[in-house]
This record gives sequence, C-alpha cells and structure tokens, in this order.
Amino acid sequence: MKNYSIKDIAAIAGVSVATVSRVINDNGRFSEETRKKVLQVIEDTGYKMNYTAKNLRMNKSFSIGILVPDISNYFFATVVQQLEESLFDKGYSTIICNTSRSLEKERAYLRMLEGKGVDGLIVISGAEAFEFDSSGSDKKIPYVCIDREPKIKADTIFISSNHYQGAFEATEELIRSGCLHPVIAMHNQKSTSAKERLKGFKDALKKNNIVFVSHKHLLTLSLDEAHFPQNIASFLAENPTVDGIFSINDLIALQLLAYFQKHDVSVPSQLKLIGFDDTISGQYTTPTLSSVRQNTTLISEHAAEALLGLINKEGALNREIMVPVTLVLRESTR
Amino acid sequence: MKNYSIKDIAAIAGVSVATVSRVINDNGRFSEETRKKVLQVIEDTGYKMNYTAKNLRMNKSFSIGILVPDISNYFFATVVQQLEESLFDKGYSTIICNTSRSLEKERAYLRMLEGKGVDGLIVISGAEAFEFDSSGSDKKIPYVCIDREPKIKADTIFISSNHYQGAFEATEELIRSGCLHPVIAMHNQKSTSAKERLKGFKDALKKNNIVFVSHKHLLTLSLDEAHFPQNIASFLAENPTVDGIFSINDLIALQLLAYFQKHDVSVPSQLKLIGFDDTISGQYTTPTLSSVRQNTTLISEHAAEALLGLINKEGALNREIMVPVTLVLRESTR
DNA sequence: TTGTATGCGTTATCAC
DNA sequence: GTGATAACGCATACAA
Repeated sequence: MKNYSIKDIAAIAGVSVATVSRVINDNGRFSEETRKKVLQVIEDTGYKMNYTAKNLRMNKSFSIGILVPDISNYFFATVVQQLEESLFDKGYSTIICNTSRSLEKERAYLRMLEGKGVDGLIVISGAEAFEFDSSGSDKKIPYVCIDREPKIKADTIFISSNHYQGAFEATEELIRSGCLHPVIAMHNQKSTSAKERLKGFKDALKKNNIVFVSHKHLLTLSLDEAHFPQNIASFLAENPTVDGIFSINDLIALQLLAYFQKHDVSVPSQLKLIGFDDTISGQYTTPTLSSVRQNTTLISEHAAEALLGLINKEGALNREIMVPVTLVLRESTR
Repeated sequence: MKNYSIKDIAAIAGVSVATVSRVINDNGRFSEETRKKVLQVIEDTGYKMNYTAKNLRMNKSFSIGILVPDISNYFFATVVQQLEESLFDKGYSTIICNTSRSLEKERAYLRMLEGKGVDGLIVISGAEAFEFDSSGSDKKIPYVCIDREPKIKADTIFISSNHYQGAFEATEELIRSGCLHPVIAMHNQKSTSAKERLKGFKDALKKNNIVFVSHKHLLTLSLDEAHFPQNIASFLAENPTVDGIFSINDLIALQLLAYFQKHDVSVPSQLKLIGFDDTISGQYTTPTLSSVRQNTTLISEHAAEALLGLINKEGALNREIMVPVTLVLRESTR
C-alpha cells in the first residue's frame, strides 16, 4: 500500500490540501459535511500523518530528551519510566540518553538532541552542575533538572528529593532506636544531594547533642568496591563503639551488610543500619534493609508538568521544587 | 544567535547551497579550496544541521524504536542501555517505549513510531507473539525481536538467550549437588522463554532417569504474590521430599528464599535453590543466590547489528540467533 | 467556508 | 567543479 499524503487525501475527497489540514487539526473553519467526507477518506486510506514534515513546518518536534547517567540503576529507571509515560500521554515522545557519567557523551547527546530539535530536556542527576549553552540556536531549548543543580538557576526549574530531610530522619531513627554512636557512610563525592544528606546527618547529631567529628562519625569509602573491607575494618578498629550507620545509599548499605554478615557483626542487635533509595534488593536481605524512599512518582510528575509548562511558556522559571521522602523501616533498624 | 541554515552558509561563503550540502556530506565533487572555505564558515557560525529537514528529504529518520515491557526491570534495563549505546555510536537515536505489557499501549506506540518514521524497531519480550502489520505504509519498517517470538518469522530476526540450555544446566546442577527431588517453580505462563525453560528442566530430569510428573515436579505460583505462601505451603505439604528448586526467574527465587527463611527451611542444606536472570538482589541475600545469567551484551550487540543489517538491506532475514547463558553458582546451591 | 500559493531546510537532478 | 531548482509533506497567510 502506498503512503498517502495530505495531497492524496485532498484529491480523493475532492477538496484542497488546506481543507484537509484544517480538518485534521480541527483548526479553522469548514462545514460539517466536508469534515465527514475528509475523515472518511482518511479512514479508508489508512492515512498517517508525516510528523517529520509537520515538525519541519512548525519547528516543533513533539519529542523531548532525557539525560540520565545510568538507566540500569533502579531509581533512575523508575523515574525515566514514569516520565516517559506522562510525556507520551501528552503527545510527546522521549529520547533517552544514557550518558554513562561521561561529560563527553553528554555533549555528544546534547548536539544530537539539538539537531533533532527536541522541544525540551530533562536532566537527571550527574556529578557537576548542569550547564546548557543554548546560545548557538535561536530557539532556546527549555530544560528542567532532577537532582542535579543547574549552573544557571534562572534558566530552569530544579526538582529534587528532600535529601536533607531523609538523612535527618534516618539519623534520628538510629538515635531514637538506641544508637549512641551513629556514623554516616559515603563516598568522597560532592554532588548536591550527597552534601545535603551529610548536612541532614550532621544536624540530626547536633539536635541530639552529639558533636560531629569527622574521624569519629564519617566513614569514607573508596570508590573502588575492592577497598571496602579495608575501609570498614580500619574505621571500626578506630571506632569500636559504633552502633549505627546511615549509609548514603542502598548500594553501600548492601555492601556494609554483606561485610557485617561475613564478620559476624549482628545487625540490628549490635549495629543498626539504614540506607537511602529503597532499592528492591533491600527487601530480600537478612535482615531486610531500612531505607529512605524517594517519591519517584511525584518527582516525575513535577518534572513533566514543569517542562511542559516551560515549553508552552506558561510556567514560571527559576523555581525549585522539593519533594518529600519517606522513611521505610525494616529489620535492620529494629 | 540566529539559527543558520545551509542557505546562510552558502551566502556567507559565496557559494551555492548545493555546494555546501556536498561539502557537508562529502558527497559529489568540489575543490579543496571551497571545502575549506565552507567548513570555516560552518565553524564560525556554529551552524547545526536541521535533521528534521534532512529526514523529510531523505525519508529516513536515523532513529529506531524500542518496545520493552518494563524498563525498571533489571534485565530489560541492561539490554536497553546497551542497545542505546551501540545504536548511538552508529548515528541512530533511540525512542524507548515502555508498553507496561499492555497491548493497547503497544499499538499506540507503534502508531507513533510509524508516524515518526523510525527506520527500525527492536521488540523486547512480551507475552504473545509479536505481529507488526506494516502494510499500511509503503516503507516496510524492519524489526528484530529479542526474547519474543515473532508471528511471522520470515519477516525478521529472532534473538534469544538459550533458555533451554540454562534450565537444563541449572537442573543438572541441582541433581549433581545431591538433589533427589528437584522441582521447577513458575507462573502459569506460556511465553516462549518459559516454555523453553520448562522443557530444559524436563529434559534434565529425563537424562537423570526421573520421570516428570506435574504434581510432583511443577510448583505453579499464582500471579498474585500475596498467594505465594499458600502455593508453596500446600505444594510442600504434598511433596515433603523436595530438596531442590529451579525457579524460572530470580524474582520468584527471591520470594521463595524469603519464605524458606521465615519458615526455617535452611538453604542450601535442606533445600537447594537456583534462579534465572542473575538479578543484583541475588548477590545480597543470605545465602547468596545461584542463578542463570543471560549475556545481555551479546544479545544487544546481535540485535543492533541485525537491525542495522536489515535497514541497510544487507542482512539475511528469517534467522534465529541463540545466545548462550552461563551458570552463576553461589551459596544457595552449595 | 474553501482554495492557492509559499516556505520550512535539506538533498538530488540536471544543466552549465 | 559549481549553481539553479524541484521535490519531501505539511501548515498557514491571503484571496476568493
């Protein structure tokens, strides 16, 4: 079967292309009669709109790009999935770009997305502040950032979980359940979210009259997993009274748990543990892992809504949306 | 800054648009001198190709669609990630469509992808055989299937893990390590991969002179997790000699493990357990979970290569590529 | 209410 | 080697 164009439809229906276009987009005026006629022909022929042409003409692509560091990560995957769904419902298709945390790939993707003329951009996480130089095109591509601080806040909307709150509450939970020497375990990274979580931890200590001292309360883990056992062992040797750990993410928490299991440190009786992200794996460990759950649904809804607002030029810029997190208590803090 | 078009470049460089196009695409003839001149102007202006126009003109979109049931599933996420990477390297961008296992959404996505004029399609998993009616357009969109049987094999290339081999080896491992009464645990589903895995299990029994009897060797689990405990309890009550379970996927295996833990069935000493998929979670359970790992890298490489072959009309159709799996042995089968 | 004509940015065909 | 120009399929300003 041939691919019908608007022209063919016009010819068959005995009207002009303009009329067909008007009927299709329900835009402009036409009689009920011609409407029916045109629609019938479209039905009969199985006409399908050529979006490429439409995009060219309208200078709009009805597609938006998502920059994400690693889509096989559960949190990211969930957010992306929900974003994709909301956006599809609004008529947008989604180009997902897996940057693998490489700045070079990120730039390559941005070039590609610009060339494709995406209508908007969603930037999820990533180490350094996001900067997008959309001088170089007259059409400023609007973007929103999730969990990644934009360099120029005035240009965008920043959506983030309340990492501070999560860390604060997690730490308080440790203390409430009897921990006298709580510790935060983290990599030596400086993403905004990590900083916020550290701050929350510190403030929870302060509130409970514990003076934060790095070598007593901060367990820094090497980026290389292979060094974890050493890191942990030497820290515990120096700090034998540790009885609670707030791990800055579940991945680290799971590693810690495995370590403790191996070295016969009983969790939670000797030492309580709480993570961040509420990964699936935490539900299957022994003991099951307490964690801080980010509200991915809310995050993605806000992001989609905010971006569409910017695209339609009806949303306010320079905003920051903070999404609350919830504590999920399981066996590791009993 | 304005968005320069090929026309502007031509004007500035003092040549015709045709020449600029030739230089950009390195296609046709032009002097070295004009090449330099044009390239310089492009550099200076920051000209960026408008792919929408190019696509319209060439009737090619350099984008391909991926249909996937659930991207937050680790196996799928990994495959998608690797596909996206290979395809991007070849100059294609990827539109990922999360069908949520809904046939309706699948159809909606297919319509959208057709409208966008994707050059190809990758279909991952899903319950029923995949059928894509590309009559309705003159441009047959080529597609490959991963782990999902195509209805019309002649149209496509089918890539799949060797589920049979995985199930066979997993079962043999149970028997080899001493199980006398191995069982397969699965939902009552009829996807091709499930059938293959069941077949592998049965054949392994046969090879070891065990006669497969449904009510003795097949633990059917309800789709609703809430019913799992009942399902398991009643099956074990009827079959108290069970000492090994091959679970058709890790998700089920994890649930089983949790159940056994709760009911003081010691794994692996009383009962050995092996899953399928090698999910991350299996590395953190107690005991750690043995599993069958699918080679996602190989799968996605084959899929990308096969699809690009079809797009460039140089690949043979009607093929089936079987990717071997590997047994990952951990504590649950010790 | 409808039709005609133009242009979106590109590639490709032809002529020079 | 290079340039003029016709498409690609659509939306829209303007005319009728």
